[in-house]
Amino acid sequence: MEEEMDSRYSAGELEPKIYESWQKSGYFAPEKCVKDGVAKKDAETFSIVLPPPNVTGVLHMGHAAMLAIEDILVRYARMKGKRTVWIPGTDHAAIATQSKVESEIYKKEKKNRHDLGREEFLRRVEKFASESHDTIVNQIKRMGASVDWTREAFTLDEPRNAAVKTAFKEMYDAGLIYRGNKVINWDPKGQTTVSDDEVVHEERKAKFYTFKYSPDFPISISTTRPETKLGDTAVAVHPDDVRYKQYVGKEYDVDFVGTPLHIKIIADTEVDKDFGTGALGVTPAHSIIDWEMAERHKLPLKQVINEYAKMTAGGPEIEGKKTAEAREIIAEKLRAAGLMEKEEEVPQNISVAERTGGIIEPLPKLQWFVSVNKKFKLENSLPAGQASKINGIPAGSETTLKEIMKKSVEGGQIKILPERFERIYYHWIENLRDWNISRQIWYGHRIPVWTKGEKMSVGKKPFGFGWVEDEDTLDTWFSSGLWTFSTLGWPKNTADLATFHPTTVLETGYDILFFWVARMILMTGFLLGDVPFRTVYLHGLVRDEKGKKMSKSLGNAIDPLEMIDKYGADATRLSLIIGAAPGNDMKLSEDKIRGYRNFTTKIWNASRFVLMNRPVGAVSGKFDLSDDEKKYLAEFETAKKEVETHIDNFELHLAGEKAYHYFWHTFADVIIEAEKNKLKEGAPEEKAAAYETLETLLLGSLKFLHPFVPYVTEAVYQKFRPGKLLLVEKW
RNA sequence: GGGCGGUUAGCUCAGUGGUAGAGCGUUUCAUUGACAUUGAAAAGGUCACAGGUUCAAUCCCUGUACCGCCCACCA
Repeated sequence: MEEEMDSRYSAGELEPKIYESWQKSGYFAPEKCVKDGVAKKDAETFSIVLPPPNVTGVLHMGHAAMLAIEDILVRYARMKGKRTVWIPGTDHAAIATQSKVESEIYKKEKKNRHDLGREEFLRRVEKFASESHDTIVNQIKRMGASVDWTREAFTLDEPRNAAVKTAFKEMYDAGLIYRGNKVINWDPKGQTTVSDDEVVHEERKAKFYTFKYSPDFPISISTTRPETKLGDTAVAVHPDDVRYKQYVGKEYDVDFVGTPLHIKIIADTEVDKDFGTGALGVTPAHSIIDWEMAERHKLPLKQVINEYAKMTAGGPEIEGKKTAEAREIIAEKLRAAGLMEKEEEVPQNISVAERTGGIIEPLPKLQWFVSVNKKFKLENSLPAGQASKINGIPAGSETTLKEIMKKSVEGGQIKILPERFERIYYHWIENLRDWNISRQIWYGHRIPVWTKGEKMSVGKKPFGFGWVEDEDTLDTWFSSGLWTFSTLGWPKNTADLATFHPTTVLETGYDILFFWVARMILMTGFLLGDVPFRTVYLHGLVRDEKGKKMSKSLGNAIDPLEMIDKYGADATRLSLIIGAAPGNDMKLSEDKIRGYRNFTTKIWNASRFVLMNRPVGAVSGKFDLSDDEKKYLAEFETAKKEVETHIDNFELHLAGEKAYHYFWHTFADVIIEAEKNKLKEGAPEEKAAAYETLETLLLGSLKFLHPFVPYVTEAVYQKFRPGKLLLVEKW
């Protein structure tokens, strides 16, 4: 006897039970699928890593969209009989997590991390990260994500640390990681360096001052930051600029508001003749561009600002003052001395640290870098006997990390969807500078370098006393870059690595194309001589009804858990899929989710109707299908084929819509209605034929709907096929 | 400054070289029926604008306008 079905589908009650039954079945893991014949031993593989959510809090709608998309791909692959694995994990997100905990501690206890000390502070961060991790895992489950929990990883756990150390050593040995004193992006608020990609620009109004250093200096310069001029060692002009040609090569000793400066006039093509006075005061210590110019011209470097964005030069009136205050003082002195020629209000882009909001202060610092332009032989870093598998980088040839990133996509081994992002990706590579990978924060992988006097050991702490570990930690993206293979056991030569790498798809938001996707390609190319994945599928950002980015602080964020509680995970998933073309931002409203909740009810009730008309006992005798019924079955095949093609093409929005439309407006509205009378008043053979048709169409539809709305389809399926799981039924 | 995307029904968005599609909303009708979280029907669009290619353009090309995003050292 079948169980009764209520007229309402109660997602809240059933979903957690269904998830548990899936998990208990073990079918999220490929081994179990092979063991039970769901997938053949030598079946094609489908592997995907979950972009690990940061352990900084809770999941938002962007995560929900990501989980929905990936779960559709994964469930589809599994039902198709592929050996399917989806690896979950979380990201320690070094700076993001540390700054979050720091600000919480400061709010509550008015203490900073130095008050607590490294050990105690890390204990606190780890506690926070672990709580956050549990919340996230729970949310991933609520979404119905069929990830293989037996393979869960954390970017900061032991196996991943081993991978990081190995990767670092390989790159160091290849000469790609070096330590250098360069001008970098310093975040005075977070007290750490950040990479170019972690700097965002905010437009603000600024004063643009034009003045001379001193009355006896021949050239006027312009700047928005007069206080940095205390660190000037040159003035640069364009070589073709007739106004200044006569001065090039000359050197001047000037008195700049009480501070002596030695200024050389240099010619450099980087200077724009038409901007400002056409002459640029060169501050090698406090501008990355000026620093590069200083390198070219062998100019001395003079630091006048410290790590707290306070002045270290300029005499007693200025020293120790914040840069903004110093700016005012100097401007006033210039006015008083009659040297100020012009002051204008201009819009200016200032650089801000993405995570902390601190205003970036370029400073010269000794840091670790990854060289993206240095040539090396790929084979030297690969395991013995292995050669480059990257198209366009022949075995044994010299290459660079930039080239690896470029060729991996150019050679067609990685397809980026939507395609337009390929060009954006190339453009980013062209402009890439060496990657600053050391951070002065405490939470993260420690730089695996130990020193003892002049001696240095990389990758491993040597035996013996007196070795000092590098104080810094690694950029979080260094470990994320290893994610597709560090999760599969690398640097060990595991079966997982051999079976599932390169992964099939990498699905993530287009906003981390550079941060993450590019770095994975870099790391994988260098360490494995291969690509990390075949297809990159980029989804858009989830925005609110007005198109604004959802954020907690704006109060416009829709909480996925709240929506799941209210309308069910299936409805939430569908609302994030349909109408969301790849790479395009989408607007989400509660109304939309509610609409799809109605669809889950429709599935439930249509199934209930079919079940209610199930013949009692076995159908005896033969029956033929009517012409209409044959037509329905043929139409179904077409619809199914369309859904399939759309999924194969990563057009999930179209696949979802097709499935939705077929079920509601063809199966329920047309076919059920047409068969109703037969079921009620037809002859026994007609009844049997009608039921048979409906059940076939229903169960078939449940299959192609399953990846999109896994819970309700599973719930219904088990009414018809008790003891079976739709999760692993043949597509 | 460079690049990219968008402009399609009241709203949110798909889509296609050959009489324009969905969801929501609106209007009318139906209904003790699997489902009111319903069904049937209807209204509603010179597919931003201007040129061009074509037998045929909403779709391809060029340009313009507005909106949005990304990148960039204009000090």
